[in-house]
Amino acid sequence: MTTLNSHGPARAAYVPFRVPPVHVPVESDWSNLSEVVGLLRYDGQCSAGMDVPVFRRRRLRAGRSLFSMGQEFGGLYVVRSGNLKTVMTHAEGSEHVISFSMQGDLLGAEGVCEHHYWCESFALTDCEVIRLPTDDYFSPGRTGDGVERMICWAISREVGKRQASYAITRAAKSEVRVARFLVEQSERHAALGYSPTRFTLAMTRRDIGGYLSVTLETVSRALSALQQMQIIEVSNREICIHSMAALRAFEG
Amino acid sequence: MTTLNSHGPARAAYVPFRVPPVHVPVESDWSNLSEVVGLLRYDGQCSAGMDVPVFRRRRLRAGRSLFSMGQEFGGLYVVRSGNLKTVMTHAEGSEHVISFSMQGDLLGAEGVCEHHYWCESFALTDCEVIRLPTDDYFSPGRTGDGVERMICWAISREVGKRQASYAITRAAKSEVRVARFLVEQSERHAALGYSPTRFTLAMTRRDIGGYLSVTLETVSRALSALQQMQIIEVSNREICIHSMAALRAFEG
DNA sequence: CGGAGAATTGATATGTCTCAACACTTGTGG
DNA sequence: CCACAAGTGTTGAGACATATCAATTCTCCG
Repeated sequence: MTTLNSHGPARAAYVPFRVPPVHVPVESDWSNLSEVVGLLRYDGQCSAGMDVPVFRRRRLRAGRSLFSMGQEFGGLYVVRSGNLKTVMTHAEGSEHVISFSMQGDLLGAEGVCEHHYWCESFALTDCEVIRLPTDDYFSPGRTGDGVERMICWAISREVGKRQASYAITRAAKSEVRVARFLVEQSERHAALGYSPTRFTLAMTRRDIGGYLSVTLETVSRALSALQQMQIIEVSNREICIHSMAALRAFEG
Repeated sequence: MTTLNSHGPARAAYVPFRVPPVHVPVESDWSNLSEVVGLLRYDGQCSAGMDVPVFRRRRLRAGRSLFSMGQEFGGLYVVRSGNLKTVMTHAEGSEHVISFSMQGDLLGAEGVCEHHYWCESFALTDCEVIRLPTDDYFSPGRTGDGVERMICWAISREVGKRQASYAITRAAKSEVRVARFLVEQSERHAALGYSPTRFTLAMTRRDIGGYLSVTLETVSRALSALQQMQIIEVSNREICIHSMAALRAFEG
């Protein structure tokens, strides 16, 4: 697999490979705990300071990276708006797409343990993220107000998501993988209140291929095949699901 | 892929599929915090009650399951001894092996968020695990003594491990996957103080195949090929790595 | 010893990758 | 404004790897 030279969206200015992360936010604003709880859809309780704006926001232009592989851990991030992809780049130059993130998703979960980020997150569209400074919340002597648990909960959710994407990624046939990928995207759009049957993909065929471990040509062929079967309709990044039942049941 | 009918080791009594988890430990003993810190190799601080035996141990016979898919979450487990495999079973009956666990590994990390276990863990050999009751440690009002952070750290480590196994699982060619699997096993044995070049696999070819997303025949052929190349020597579950450098560098 | 699963190996079928050509979109600069 | 460059996406043909089916041997345990 050849190295990607662009992580930006199709319709934005070309951004050269491996843009250094922006450390100082261009525009800075603050979020409070209740916004974070809402974004994460946390089902537990936090008892203190729900309205105090203590979480720094960071804006990211399409194509920019939020953090890079090996960079020192500087807290978790919750996506407030926009789309991102997280990739691991190998020595040979091949790239594995670990996840696609949208509103409410957590980024950097492996860093709490490793003290470094293990992968690189790129903005696919202009984004806004909220930083959760884990060190502040796990300091000894601090009285538990539920935030530690929420952070732990969010990281645990990340484990579950990885597991779910395992199943998608490793399905036998490529058309099945693509079908499951579309179901996943549909569900995520639905969870945010958008149409589950009509949406625009934020990523390229190559990115999808990197996520599903197939080539971009195979992704394209699979989409065409699903369209041929009248299950979906595709036009570039625009997806329309004609039969969700058929898409879910699709097993090749 | 056909459903596995045995999750036990080759050399143990045959155990029928889907043994109900043992809820009441046959023999019960208790572990203290310093043992858990040591097993996890936690690099942080815990300030209180290091020697108080508050963590219940559970013994598991080979072939038994620790928890099953969908079962209500009842805490995390740290492996004290033995080997386990964690699988996700799909409706069609296919199985994906999520991970192989040994001493110091964490099990059930996705349950903190989901309130249910999402996969099933089987003992490959007789095992002993230690239960971490997360609810007790994240209760509101509790003063932070570092244990919450350790739990969060351990779950975060799990995210990192999943990511690492991603890379192994998704390498292009099957021989490369098997080579990386062997490197992974070698490193884990080394981390526990055993020989990195001579060890016994706890799992069957079918399990390895389920982990790497290839058939058991392909695993067998890949092992034979690596032996042919003088990189390793194989005899059933016995592995001897002749050239670790060649195994690491192997790219097909 | 017998039975059952584990492991190896071979022949063939099938699916995906690779290489290649081409159409389309978007942003840029003459 | 249009042509151009660069990236995106589609489709085809052939090479290659893995799955599948099948036969055989090995190992362990009762």
